[in-house]
Amino acid sequence: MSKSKASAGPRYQALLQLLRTSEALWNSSRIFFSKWDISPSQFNVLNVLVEQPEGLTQIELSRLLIMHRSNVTGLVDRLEDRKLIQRKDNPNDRRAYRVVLTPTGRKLVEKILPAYYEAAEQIWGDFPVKKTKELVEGLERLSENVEKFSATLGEK
Amino acid sequence: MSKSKASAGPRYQALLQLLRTSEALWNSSRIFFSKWDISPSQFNVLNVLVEQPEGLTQIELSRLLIMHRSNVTGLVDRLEDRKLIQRKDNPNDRRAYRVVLTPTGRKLVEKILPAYYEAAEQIWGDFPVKKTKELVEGLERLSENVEKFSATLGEK
DNA sequence: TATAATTAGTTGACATATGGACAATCTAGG
DNA sequence: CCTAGATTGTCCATATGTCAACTAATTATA
Repeated sequence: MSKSKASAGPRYQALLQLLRTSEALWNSSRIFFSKWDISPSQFNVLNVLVEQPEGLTQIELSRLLIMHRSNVTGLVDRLEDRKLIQRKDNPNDRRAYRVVLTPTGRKLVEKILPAYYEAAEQIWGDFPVKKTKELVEGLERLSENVEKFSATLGEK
Repeated sequence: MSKSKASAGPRYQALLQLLRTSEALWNSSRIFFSKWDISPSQFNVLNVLVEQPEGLTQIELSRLLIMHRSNVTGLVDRLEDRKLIQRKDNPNDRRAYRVVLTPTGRKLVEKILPAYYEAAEQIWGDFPVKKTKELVEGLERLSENVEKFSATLGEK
């Protein structure tokens, strides 16, 4: 049994700071990607597909991007409308498509990626690499804890 | 001029980890708040109002919650439908409402808050407080950098 | 004081996100 | 082989979020 005082302590504040920082980063990325007229979510789809010459099914996309499969439908629809990706029929499993980049889509990602990496460097600025590593370790550890906590919420 | 190699380095990975951790936390909070049948965004509205006996205008809410004023309209609509908050007319400025908690709304936040603080403690677990502070400092510094970077994107 | 600029809130169009229900298809067990 | 269960993708309802255009009201200024 915990003896928590149940007050707004530094650990609560830390979680809020994490959410704020992440939101600022996401908003910044929205402005960044708007130069190429795509959204961060759309970029993420293209970015995971670029390493997959065989493509991915929508379920695989939904797992990699951590979103519901029903959301992938619309995302893929809009990217297909813009000819950046293509749904290919899969003879092995007629339920599932294989979603692949079009040549246009591949060119777009490969144009954006260097700017993206460069932006990441700029954002960290003079932040020491050692500090960055510590931060990542902290975030990874926290991530695990959050997953464990979610699991305890799930069980009734 | 930077001499960046423009490759997927540790600093790019660090930003991705930040976004992943934050998303996990947000999703976890969605499950957490569903016990009281509200969303994280709705809770945030109630949570900022709890310290404001005079209430806040919707513009003030949008600034505190870092969202567009048009989004506040719907959020406030739904919370008002559920009688958790109330729009009060403001004689000093007939354009703006003062959004205040109802007694019901106040009771709800005050019931949730202790559980929320307790959850924050649980999520950190045995994470040393010193490490938490370092992490927060890193996040604050990063936040500033992101804002600066956004500003450079904004200027054409 | 008349009017120009700004501010607060709503609305509509759209993108992103979840969850439930559904049809088509695949897979396993009897 | 055949049916029961699982999987894949879509569609609907709904919530959250942006942005642009609009009205009403306030403030600043010529």
